[in-house]
Amino acid sequence: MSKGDETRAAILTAGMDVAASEGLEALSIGRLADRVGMSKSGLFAHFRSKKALQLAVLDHGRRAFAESVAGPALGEPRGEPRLRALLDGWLAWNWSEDAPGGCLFLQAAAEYDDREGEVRDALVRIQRDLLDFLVRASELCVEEGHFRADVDPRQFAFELFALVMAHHFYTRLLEDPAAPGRTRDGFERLIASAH
Amino acid sequence: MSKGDETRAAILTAGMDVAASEGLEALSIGRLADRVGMSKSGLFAHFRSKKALQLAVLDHGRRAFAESVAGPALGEPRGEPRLRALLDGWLAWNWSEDAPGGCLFLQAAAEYDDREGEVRDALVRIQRDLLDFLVRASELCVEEGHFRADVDPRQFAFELFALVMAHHFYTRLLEDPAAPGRTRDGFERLIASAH
DNA sequence: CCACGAATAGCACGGATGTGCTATTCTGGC
DNA sequence: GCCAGAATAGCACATCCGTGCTATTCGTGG
Repeated sequence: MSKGDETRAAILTAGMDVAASEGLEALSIGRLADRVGMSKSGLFAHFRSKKALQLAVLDHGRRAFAESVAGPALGEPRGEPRLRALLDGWLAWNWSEDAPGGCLFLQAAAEYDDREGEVRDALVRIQRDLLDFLVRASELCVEEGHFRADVDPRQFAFELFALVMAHHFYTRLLEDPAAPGRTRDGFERLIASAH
Repeated sequence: MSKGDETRAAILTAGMDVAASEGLEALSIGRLADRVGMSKSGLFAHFRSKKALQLAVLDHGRRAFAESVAGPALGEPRGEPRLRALLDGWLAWNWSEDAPGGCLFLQAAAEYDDREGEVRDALVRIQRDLLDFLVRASELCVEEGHFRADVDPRQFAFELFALVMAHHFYTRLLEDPAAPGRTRDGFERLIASAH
């Protein structure tokens, strides 16, 4: 990896942190440059507009999520075990020491749910892909016989996503230590109703 | 109501719209002044800092929610009917023509979940109050005998809140027309498991 | 090791921001 | 209808923003 690629990666990693806690729109080139210890124009030269930086940060986040959540889950046997691994990884993603601002995508979702443009489009694509992945994982539970045949995978994915969103909210804003337990209890109830 | 109070109310209503779609932090005094048709310093004089404006917008939103969601629900008989009315009002609040940016509080929650200061503190207080209201409404379902006695109202409120968050996300970002149906299906499943 | 291209820094610009201060206009009680 | 005080506007200032342009330093293939 060349020098340029290294600093670019460092920028994107720092950018993810800032964007996750302050928002993709508030992510300013000058402050980000200070944070990684370089000049504003030096950083700017890597991306040639703010929008390109935002898109790059989003894509970097997508890769990070795939690597630390989706990947490990795919290592588990399809069906319920995989679903459980997915939840574990996801909750850790929402709240871990190397994710200072929580989930970048939930932050961005709130920010761009009423905006237009390329950044929103990219975000929607990422979220749809994630949802499809969730739906597929739920489908496999039916196919493997872990869930009843009449369980609707899209409905299941919706409710699972809901629990993860609430987990994020309860832990990060309300700082409720009971949140992980509530999330898991809800998950067990959800699973039980699909058996 | 004096002239000053009138314009103040107009400012706060417009401020709610802007804040709900672009965020409380991106809510700029100059653009808000343009929107309500007055000068920047004229508007600024009403609040004496940006923070005060943000706090006032939050409080205005709290009142609006109480009036258009909590109030009508309290008109329904306690227990399950009130809970259903609460959900109806809440979903309408998340997506109605006079709420262009969706829920101000969900927007603000994402924005301030990793920030410090008075605005965050005020937001947390509002959200806790809302949650308490939800918990109380669930408790009443137990007390009225609509729910089993061993149902945990806090867990129930958590899962209901989760569904509403997912509803907001699915409708506003993903623009999924199936979202209200999914939310209600989830709600019915949640209710059924409490019977 | 050297040269060339990539990587970074310096500087300038127009515009927007929050916030003071002063002046003007308007409104409501007498 | 006047007049005190509230409401609003005008202007200035320092600061930050994104983005160009130019110069300089650095990494790297030959």
